[in-house]
Amino acid sequence: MKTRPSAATDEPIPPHVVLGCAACAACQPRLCEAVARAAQSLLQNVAVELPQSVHLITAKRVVHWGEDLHDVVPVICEGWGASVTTLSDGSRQILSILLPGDMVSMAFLFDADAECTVEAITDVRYRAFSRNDLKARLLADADSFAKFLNASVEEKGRADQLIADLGRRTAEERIARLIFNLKSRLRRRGMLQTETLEMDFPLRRHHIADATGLSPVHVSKVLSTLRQSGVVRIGDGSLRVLDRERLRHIALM
Amino acid sequence: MKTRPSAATDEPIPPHVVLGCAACAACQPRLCEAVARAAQSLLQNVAVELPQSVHLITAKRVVHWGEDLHDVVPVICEGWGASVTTLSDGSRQILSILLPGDMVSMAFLFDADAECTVEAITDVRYRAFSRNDLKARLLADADSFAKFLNASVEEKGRADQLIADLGRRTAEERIARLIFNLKSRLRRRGMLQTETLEMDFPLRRHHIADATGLSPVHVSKVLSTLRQSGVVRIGDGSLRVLDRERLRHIALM
DNA sequence: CGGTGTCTTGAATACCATCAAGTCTTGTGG
DNA sequence: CCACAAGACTTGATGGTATTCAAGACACCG
Repeated sequence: MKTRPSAATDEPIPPHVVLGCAACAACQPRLCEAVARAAQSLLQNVAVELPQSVHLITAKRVVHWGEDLHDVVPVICEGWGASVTTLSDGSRQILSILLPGDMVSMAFLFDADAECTVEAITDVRYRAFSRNDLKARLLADADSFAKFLNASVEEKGRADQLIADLGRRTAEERIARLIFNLKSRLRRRGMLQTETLEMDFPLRRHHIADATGLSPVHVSKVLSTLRQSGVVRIGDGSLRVLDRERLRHIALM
Repeated sequence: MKTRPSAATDEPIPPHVVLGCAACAACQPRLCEAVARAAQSLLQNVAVELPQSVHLITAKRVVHWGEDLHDVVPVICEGWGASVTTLSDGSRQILSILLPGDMVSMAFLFDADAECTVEAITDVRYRAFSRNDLKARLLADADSFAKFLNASVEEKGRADQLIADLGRRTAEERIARLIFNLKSRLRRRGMLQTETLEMDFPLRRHHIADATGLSPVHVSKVLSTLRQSGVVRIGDGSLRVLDRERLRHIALM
């Protein structure tokens, strides 16, 4: 299931094309659905779905939120993204891989001046909520609010995990953990073939390198050993876990 | 200004000893004060200060929050702490240095099952709010709520910075940045002597190592070069920045 | 006074980065 | 259809950064 770059770049999608997030099968945390429900109970209006707020980013494109776009809270509907920081020397660090259903960053909800740059790994469809709108709705619906706060805590938890990984673990461990974590997150979203343990895997070597704090060449070497020892099969935009126990053992999980 | 281990260990302090956080000069973010104000306007009762909720942890002691203590939100009143994760192989990673005025972790506010282990670097005095109590008060006072959310966003921001540091920067850069960041945070709290650029610095070599993902011996070597090149003077529980510009240059800030 | 804990410094080693050459694929234009 | 260029990946050689091991200095304390 390959995603090809399309011609459109970050344009609003016509309302009739949008399905609404209640129909978004990939949206496991169902943040959009929660907001839709909140709007419903608040306004007694089922039709409020903010369809004009869905946007596309084509693969490899980088979007910087902040300044102009600072009153918007983006939630990924489809595709893979990466929250990235670029250092002064030009090297990059991926803070988080963004999967369907993820809020790009909790900071947008709480902080009007939040900044964040995201790279689209595949084509990405995302929903941009108006910040003030969303806040008002969440404050009116404690249940939806709790969902967003949980997502926030989870985001921080994964950040803390990554800190421990980068600070104290070897290259093989970091990469195995990245794969293992992505597998878990995709499974929760129903995006993992549970019998074959196969999943979409659009990450290039340099993405893995930027996510694990390694060089692309070393990532390549580590993946070679993982492949040769029969732990995973990786290629063609998909990844298959062949030896689940061994992977878990290497990932220390 | 050295902090010496006292005999008491994590015991409630008698109410008459407690000053209340409005008097806590170090509390720059004034979270406690915000809560006190919220309680005041909510209950029309100036005396509500929860004095029985202030506790002491003696230096080097480790406290694990979770399970039994899971309905409590701790805020540091005095002393330095460290939020720590211990890996399966026994190595440690410091996620965050906790200074007076810091909430130990935002997760406690939002997630009833949050876990977190904290090591007291010096003797630490902290205030333990009842979670449900605090939440009720914050929901009633939007202003205080905003303060806590800001603290949450800042906490996440520092975590992201640390990820980039551990993933992509050299030992010297990491240590210089740690010092620089601590200096900034202490300055905001009025805990930095602004003329001499001197500050309390109770971190041992192994604390710096655990915070930067390095080994204690290498920390020692890097600090030697920083000392010999006249950037900082460090010892006796305090640190003095001798060459502010050079430090900032090394820290890339 | 020996014991313990912290720090320092040097030497040997491990891990990973960088450099470089080569393969394979993909896309482009002749 | 083929030649060519560009990009992604692989693999080996070399070197740098940080770890580990080890020994010694120093302060503190019972």
